[in-house]
Amino acid sequence: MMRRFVLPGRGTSTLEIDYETDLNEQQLAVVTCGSGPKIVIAGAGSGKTRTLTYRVAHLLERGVPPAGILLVTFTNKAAREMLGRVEQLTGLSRHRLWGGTFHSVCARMLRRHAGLLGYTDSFSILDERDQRDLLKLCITDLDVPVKQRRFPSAKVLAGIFSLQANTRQPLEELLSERYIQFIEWLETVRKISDRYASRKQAANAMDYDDLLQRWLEVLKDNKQIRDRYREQFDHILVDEYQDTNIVQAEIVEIMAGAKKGVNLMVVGDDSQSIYAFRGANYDNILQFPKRNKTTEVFRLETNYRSTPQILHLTNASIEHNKEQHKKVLRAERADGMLPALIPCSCPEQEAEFVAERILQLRDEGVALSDIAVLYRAHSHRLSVETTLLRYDIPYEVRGGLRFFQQAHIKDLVAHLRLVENPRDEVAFRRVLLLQPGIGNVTANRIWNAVTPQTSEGDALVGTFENMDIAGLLPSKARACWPEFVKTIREIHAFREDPETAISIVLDSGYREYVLAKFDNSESRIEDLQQLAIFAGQYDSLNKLLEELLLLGELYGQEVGSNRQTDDEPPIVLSTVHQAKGLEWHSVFIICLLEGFFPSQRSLDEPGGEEEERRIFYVATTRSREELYLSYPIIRAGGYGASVVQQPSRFLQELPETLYETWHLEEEPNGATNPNGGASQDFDPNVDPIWDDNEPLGEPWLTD
DNA sequence: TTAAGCTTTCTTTTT
DNA sequence: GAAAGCTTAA
Repeated sequence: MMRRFVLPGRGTSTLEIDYETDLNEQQLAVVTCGSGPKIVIAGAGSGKTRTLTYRVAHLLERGVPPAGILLVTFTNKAAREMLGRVEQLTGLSRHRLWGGTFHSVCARMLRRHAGLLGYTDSFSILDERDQRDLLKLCITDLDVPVKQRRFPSAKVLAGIFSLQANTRQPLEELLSERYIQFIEWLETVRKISDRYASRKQAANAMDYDDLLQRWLEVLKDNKQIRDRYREQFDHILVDEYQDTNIVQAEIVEIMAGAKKGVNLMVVGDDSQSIYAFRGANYDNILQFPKRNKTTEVFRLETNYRSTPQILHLTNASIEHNKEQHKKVLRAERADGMLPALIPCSCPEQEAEFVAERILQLRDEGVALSDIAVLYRAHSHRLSVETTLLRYDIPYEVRGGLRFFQQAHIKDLVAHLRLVENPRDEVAFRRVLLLQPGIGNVTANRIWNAVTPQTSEGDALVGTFENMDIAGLLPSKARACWPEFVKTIREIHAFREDPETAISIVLDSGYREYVLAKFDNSESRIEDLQQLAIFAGQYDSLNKLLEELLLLGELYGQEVGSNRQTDDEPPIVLSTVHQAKGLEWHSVFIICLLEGFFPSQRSLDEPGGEEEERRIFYVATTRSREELYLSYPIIRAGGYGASVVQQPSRFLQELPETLYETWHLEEEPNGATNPNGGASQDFDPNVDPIWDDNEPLGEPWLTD
């Protein structure tokens, strides 16, 4: 069934990697271990990525063909980094390995076998916005008396369905446990769920959860396909296993296949499991040895990243979690400074501290790009962002509004999706609504007229041309219609040249639409031009679309940065979640307040506090040398008034010896000195302004 | 029927 | 303090 073919000059024997020198004993054991199921419990900063990378190199060296290795990660960032490192280490092009996120790997395989599920290989992938649009249509279909009583919105429904898919909880149980307020709607919700499923099928579209679920379904139902992939993959390696859900765990286990001895290696750290809200189940990591009887367990507990001072604080914090593997990170590095705790009066002062300290660090020779400001939720970053702008410190914001989720990107992409998959109702409606004179009602009419005609493989253009669509249109739209059909035809003609296809959309009047509709239209046009350039790498719309929907962010695109070209590399503003797996010389964690970090919403859920503490753990372990923990005493609570807040419990529960409190003093003249570098005095010897044993009173309202 | 204008609803984290 | 949703005027 399988043929081995070693390319000349690429033979694995040319690799010269000195494993003994590059790795410690524990890491080496993982890298060189034999076959069978393996689990690696790897603490933060213990060289997990390094170990996995070397493991891949070692497998290649031992003659495992590149196509026989499947490397699955949880985020795109991790996938890119890992494949890049393998490439660096072995010289083997990343494209020869099977690697990527669960979603992208499943999508790739699904495309090959889409027919089995009644899909075509150009099925669309729905993001949550598309999902919501489609759900709204389902709600309308069923004439749900939405206004009558509190019925869950499309967004909430999407969340319920997603959680259901990822946890496999029956709907009734899920509703009564987590959404008790909707239990009276059980039957209606179920109907919507069914309706949603059939509309997805009709639209030849899958949402993110379908990619996993339906691929598992294919594997379970088709022995042939199952055997084929079991045969192909000699080794499956999974990173961040603590963040997988049941479906993902089953996918890798079924693909590894019990018969061949399950060459399945999973790597993870239960203390870093921070995706429970999405159905991740860190039981997976605890249960793995039980499900795979011959599992060998490895531990990586030496931390190479952070100073002992940071690790002490980290260990002391995570110790408060009951449900976890007991493990202690051993420090390897030399002593550094104590983590700093900085109480601030308000977010503005906090931001000013961050900015001033960043300037000091820069004077001390720390590169700006080696500094990060982390926060629990994106909204927490605002004061820091404005202050950095004022100080003229270049920064980049990671994530937030995802590049491809912005309206103008979605509009443009919808054109491409429609051409690629004419059954894609969501894209179709989106495009139609952009045409002048076409609103909801007319769009419906056109869709209903066109759908029966657009059978599989049918080019949309043909349908348009053979039908009298114009007869359905109000006079205003009728005038523009031929132009629209022409645009679609042209995009279709350039299916193999996405760059041109995008410029066709832009030239077809979409540029004018953007100029008229958005106030920051120029930067949006620029985005679209960038998108066109990016698209140039691909030779088909299909491939481009898949990348766009699974990529999340476009080549690390910074959204909302003040970075100028050729400037020094900027500091990073990021949520803790997005900072996972990264490290910096200095890390600021801001807004450490009760109700913010930990977030109130999580605290209301079972296990929420421990999950939040793990997020805090992830945040603190990002830092190599200096860690700054700060919070503003007064902060705008949700709506209008300012509220005096309590410092985060994660700070209050720490022994005082593990950090140093910095007391901020305003300069006597009150003037700030944005460009002069170090100017603020910080006196480390001043008493802490709050006491561990004497919590502040109840928050009260001020104006 | 559309589109603008007004009101209402939330604010976690990601593929 | 912003985006989605609803109402009303054109």
